[in-house]
Amino acid sequence: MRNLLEIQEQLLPDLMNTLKRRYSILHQIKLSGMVGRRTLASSLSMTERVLRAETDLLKAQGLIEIETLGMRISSAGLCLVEELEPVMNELFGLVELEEKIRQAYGLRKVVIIPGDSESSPEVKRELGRAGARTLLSFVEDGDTIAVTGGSTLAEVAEQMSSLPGGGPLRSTWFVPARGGLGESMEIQANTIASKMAKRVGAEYRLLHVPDLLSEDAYQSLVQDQHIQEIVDVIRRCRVIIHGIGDAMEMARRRKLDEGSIQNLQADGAIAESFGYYFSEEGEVVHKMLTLGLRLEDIMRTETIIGIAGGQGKGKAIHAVLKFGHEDILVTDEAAALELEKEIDAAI
Amino acid sequence: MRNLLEIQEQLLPDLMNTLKRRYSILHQIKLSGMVGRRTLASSLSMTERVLRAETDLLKAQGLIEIETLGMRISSAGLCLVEELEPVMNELFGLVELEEKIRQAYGLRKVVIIPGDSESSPEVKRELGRAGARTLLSFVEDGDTIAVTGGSTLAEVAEQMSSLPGGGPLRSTWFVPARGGLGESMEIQANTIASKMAKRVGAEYRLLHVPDLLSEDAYQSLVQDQHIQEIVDVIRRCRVIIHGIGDAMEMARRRKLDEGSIQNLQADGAIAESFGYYFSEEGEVVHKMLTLGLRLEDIMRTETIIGIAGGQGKGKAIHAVLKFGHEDILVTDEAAALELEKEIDAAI
DNA sequence: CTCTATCGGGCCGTAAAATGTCCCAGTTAA
DNA sequence: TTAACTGGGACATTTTACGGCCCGATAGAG
Repeated sequence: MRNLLEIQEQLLPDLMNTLKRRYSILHQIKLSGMVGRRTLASSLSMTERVLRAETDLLKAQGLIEIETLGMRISSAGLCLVEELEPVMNELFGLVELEEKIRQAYGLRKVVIIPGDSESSPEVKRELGRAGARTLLSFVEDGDTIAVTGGSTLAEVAEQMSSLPGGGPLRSTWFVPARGGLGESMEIQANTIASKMAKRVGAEYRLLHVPDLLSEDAYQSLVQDQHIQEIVDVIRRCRVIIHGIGDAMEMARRRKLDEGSIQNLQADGAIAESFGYYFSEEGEVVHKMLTLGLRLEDIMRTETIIGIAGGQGKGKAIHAVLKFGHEDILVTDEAAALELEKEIDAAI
Repeated sequence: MRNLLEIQEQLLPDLMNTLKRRYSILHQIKLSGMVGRRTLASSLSMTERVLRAETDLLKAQGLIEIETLGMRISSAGLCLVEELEPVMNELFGLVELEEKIRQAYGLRKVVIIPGDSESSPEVKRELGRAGARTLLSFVEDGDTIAVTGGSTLAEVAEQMSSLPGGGPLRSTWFVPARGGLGESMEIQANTIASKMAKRVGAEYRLLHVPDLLSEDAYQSLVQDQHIQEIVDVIRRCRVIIHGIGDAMEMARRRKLDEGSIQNLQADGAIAESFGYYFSEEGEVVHKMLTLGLRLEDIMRTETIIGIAGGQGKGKAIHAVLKFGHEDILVTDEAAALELEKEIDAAI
């Protein structure tokens, strides 16, 4: 059975926030010994009135004692804080880890969900939900959103049914970031883009490019007017959401020949994302021959959301983050812990 | 460490209510299969609009699926209900037991707090809190409230600091139900009445009657005008809150002589309350010689709140409830389970 | 086919709660 | 004494919750 708190959080989405808030207050009162409302409010950076509502409740629950010279934790409150301490450390652990990773790679936001999506389908689903929520929180109507393929992105699309993102996004466009890359149908960028669009009532356009293009075919496709049109749309996207893969695994999945794989390995390719292969240091060491977003488009895109989870993805995520153009990272605990190792090793 | 649930009930009492509500909804949807909003609202006796807010949230959480022909629980929702079932039974368990006891003895309200107040001081404190909360919820300004002695009532008084019972009760009177009964100072009715009054900003009057009155002394006290005055006030009380004791224990505590104790035992005295001794069938088999509430006063009092806890009190509580003039019972889980045995045995 | 009952969802005015921001009387320490 | 605190009361304003109604869609009965 999963953690009771995680189960409850499905029914009470703001349970964690409230729990955290009240615990922090109680904890702070414990540390301060005897403290007044205003002092406490400023040290917790809350407004006086909000704090007051909470302390009234804590008092009604008998967890604190309020006297004329301030508030003090009661024995019941002390007992509760001590019992809750390990639980809260575990919970806040991820929050702190989020902040650590955010700082280390200079990201705008990091979201970590508990668990390992590699070993548990439920966690993978949660990762998808978190990705969907995050994506929608950054999208405004009228945006163009480029998405890549991959099983994680497929899960994001799956979980995207009318989350609390407000009204329908009627003039929003979902497009694949790059052409077809030899994935199975369900996890192709095209499929995912169209699914996402349908889920939130948005529009979509597809880019059908055969896999394993010859140079000649590529050149002629580039000239094609219809293709140019959609590629232009893709390049003007405001948001990118993309998965992150292990380089070798992706190469094998795309059925590259043995020679190319050895080349990649020689070049130190660790990670793959939007058709580019990255080295441990975040340098692009190889790229797929297909249409869509180019590096310069990626660099100037306003919001880039990377999403990947599982312990084995740690190094790959690190490599892509080193590339330095990510804004948001959505991952799971297992991968985040690997990232933490990389960060600590770099010091 | 205590159960996480108990901790949450202390820190998040409001959220636990919504947890129960949402669980009930989800559970009902599960049972109903495919059900419409209005149908569901009436079967849960909620207004349509409130239910809607909840189902919107459940949908956003992916726990139910909403289609044109109704709502259905999703696989995630089903999974959650199953995982939460034992937890919720624990939460709801006492509610059902409350109702069972309420019906069995024809009471107006039953409050059961988890645990055994006999073996845990924390539970005893909680029992006091519950008693205080219950008492205040039935009191209106202007009432006269008669209280008895006993350690449980002392705890009620202790926990009565300005609970959310609204404004101060300036014209409310707290009085002892009967004269001093040979208890130690802290748990005497007089002490408790005055403490309660001070806690909620009410008035109080005391009744000082020495223990172990001789018949002569009793007769002269009855004639005393000051005493008559306060006794009149006591007899006009609108609310009584009283503890319930084991007959033999009380007799010993009051230092009755061996003969009286054997008499009590011969008469089948099981319980004691407001100076009266009750048999298993709820008949009064003996009474203390002191002033204050008489049986006829008790019978016409509007609201009588009995409070007692601990496994050993089960039979005593049963006896007093059989007496048939209780309205409210506040007890703990251990005593309630004993009561349940009595109820089941009576069938 | 039509009719009817029921579905989810949109909408709106009001009631209630949450919140920010004061002030006040009391207490303590200097 | 003063100055700096305290908790609690009060109030205007914003935000949210709520009740109640209507609407088009849809499925099943006839």
